[in-house]
Amino acid sequence: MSNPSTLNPQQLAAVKLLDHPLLVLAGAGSGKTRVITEKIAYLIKQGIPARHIAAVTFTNKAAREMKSRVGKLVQGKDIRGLRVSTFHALGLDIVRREHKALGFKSAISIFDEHDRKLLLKELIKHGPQVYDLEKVDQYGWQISRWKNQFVLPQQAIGEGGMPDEIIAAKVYEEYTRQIKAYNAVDFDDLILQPVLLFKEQAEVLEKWRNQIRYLLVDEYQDTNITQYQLVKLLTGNLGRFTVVGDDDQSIYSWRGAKPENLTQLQQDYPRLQVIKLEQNYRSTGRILKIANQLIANNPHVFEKRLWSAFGPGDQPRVIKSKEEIAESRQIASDIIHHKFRHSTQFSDYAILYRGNHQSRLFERALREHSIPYFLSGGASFFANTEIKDILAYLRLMVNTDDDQAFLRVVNTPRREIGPTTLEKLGQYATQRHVSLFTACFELGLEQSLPEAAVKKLRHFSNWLVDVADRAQRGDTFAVVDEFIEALNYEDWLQENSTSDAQADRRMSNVRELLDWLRRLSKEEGMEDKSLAEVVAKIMLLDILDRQEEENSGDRVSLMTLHAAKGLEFPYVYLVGMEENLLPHQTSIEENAIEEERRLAYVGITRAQKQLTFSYCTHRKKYGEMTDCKPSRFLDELPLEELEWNERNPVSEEVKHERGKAALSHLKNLLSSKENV
DNA sequence: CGATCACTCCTTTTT
DNA sequence: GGAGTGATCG
Repeated sequence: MSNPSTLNPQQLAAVKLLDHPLLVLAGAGSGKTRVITEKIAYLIKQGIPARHIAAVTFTNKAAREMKSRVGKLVQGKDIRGLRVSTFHALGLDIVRREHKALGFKSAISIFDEHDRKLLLKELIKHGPQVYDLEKVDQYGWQISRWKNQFVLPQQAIGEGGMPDEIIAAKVYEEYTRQIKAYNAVDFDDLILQPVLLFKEQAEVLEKWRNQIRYLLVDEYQDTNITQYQLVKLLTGNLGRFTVVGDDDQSIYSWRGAKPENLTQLQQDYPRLQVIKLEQNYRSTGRILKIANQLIANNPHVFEKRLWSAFGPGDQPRVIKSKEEIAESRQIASDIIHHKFRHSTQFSDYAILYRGNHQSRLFERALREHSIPYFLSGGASFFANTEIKDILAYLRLMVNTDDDQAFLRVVNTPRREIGPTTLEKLGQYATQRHVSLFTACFELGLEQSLPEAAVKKLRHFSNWLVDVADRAQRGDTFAVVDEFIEALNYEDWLQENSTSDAQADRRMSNVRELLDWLRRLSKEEGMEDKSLAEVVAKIMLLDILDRQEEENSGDRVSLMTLHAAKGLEFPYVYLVGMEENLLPHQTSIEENAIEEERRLAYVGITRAQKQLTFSYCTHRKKYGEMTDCKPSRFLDELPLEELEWNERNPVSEEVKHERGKAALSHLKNLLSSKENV
């Protein structure tokens, strides 16, 4: 199926170049992932053991996709030990393996955004200084930024700046101390800690350099400074790496990504070779022309001209609607209509939007039309309270010092341990410099708390010790099942859900989580993983993976522009093309239009055969109806290349066609149900 | 002491 | 049209 001889000359050169550091500038749809997978296969054929090769990407989805492609490519060869993962998963692996060198105990918890926020609030409330509670998000965001830019607390404090920044720097310092006391790391630490370690301990670095002898990085334009440090440290002066990226698809600068890392490479590695991939294998001519013209409005460091060998194809369309409900309905009926006329699959269509909240209306419209869809991203599976509860229990079993997890579950289900008790427990624990869990056992606690409260706390922590103990010795997952049973968690859900249906859904989420844990622990043919490893790993995954597995059906895709990067669809709807939406209002205010333009560019270049824009003249915002203007990006496109649907009254002929399409859709639905 | 209700502030994108 | 917070009731 895949055969290196079908690579074009540039792709082939990129695959075969091994003795130079290499930057591949790959335009949208130019086969960059293919270059990486072919190169991994090539490296293995050259006799480099798979365990010495690592490829990193930014999303779990991309990593999984890449791994499976490599698997197919090198069938029969030994690819054990080949690392294909996200940056964060690689970082986690390093942190876990080197936890001693980093000064962690063996079971490390990973804090997500929510945990981080809780910890920050705690610090701000009870810290030595009085800070503004309203600004937790701002502090958290700033701390994350510093970590991504490889700025340590001392440096942040030293740099001074705005009053808020100085406070944030102090919070940063306390936060760093505190999270360590919890034996936990946050997402940013997964990159930062390895870099710190490698800079400080040469032997450890040497070990990892010896382990990872060839590094490939996909979506290199999305790397931040800390990630680049990691790449540099791992590959050393030899620069045995291939990085692939496209500055026009840099859409994560808000997360600290530095597309300048592309140019920085040239300075840091004088021997760097640069190969450009400019032939697009995805889209028809008109779509590409639009994309090129739009992105030409951005400044460029590397000039690049995408071209396609395909014909011009259909005219891209623009659909205008009165308000957002009409927009979603028009698109739903357009999909049915189009599918009927062209005998396509639902999975050939994608609806792309700027913000997650935009999905709601489209979901509703698609449901109304009985169109199956699949929603990518959005609220994470792990944002569900029931999932957070169970995970907190698991985290606590693995690491009893995880105060965040302790606080979450100590009174869930109800154990009559209220805020006042916890408040006092917290004060006591802080004083003694121990975790909440440890504090429960200390004798001095009786002085601070009424006897009844202490009794309840001890009862809980003793139970926890018992469960954790059994889990460690016996069949871990049987114990997990057992303890959920013992919690009466199902009853608790019933009581705390608004409906039976919701309670059922939540319980099935819990079961799914457990199934998933079990599968993860057996995965990859390796030795059975410990609960600790599985829990750590699960914190890095998200709903994308879960749905990916389930997404075998024929469904329309619904996702944000960010989530769409790296994917392609025959028919793409780019919706909500309005000022203040795309470009987003905050980006307009912050003068960050270029990134928004790249976002639109990413959306356009997802389309293979047909592209449809849509916008509304009115839209509800925070509940208020507001007027909308079409996006400036539409004005930047070659008008004559677009077909404008100004909502002409629908002709009889079209009505007839539509009726036929809807009928046929219904018939299909019915017959497919019969088959089931 | 804990649960419920009303009030407020937002809502960009994600590992 | 949501979630998180704070004040009031049981």
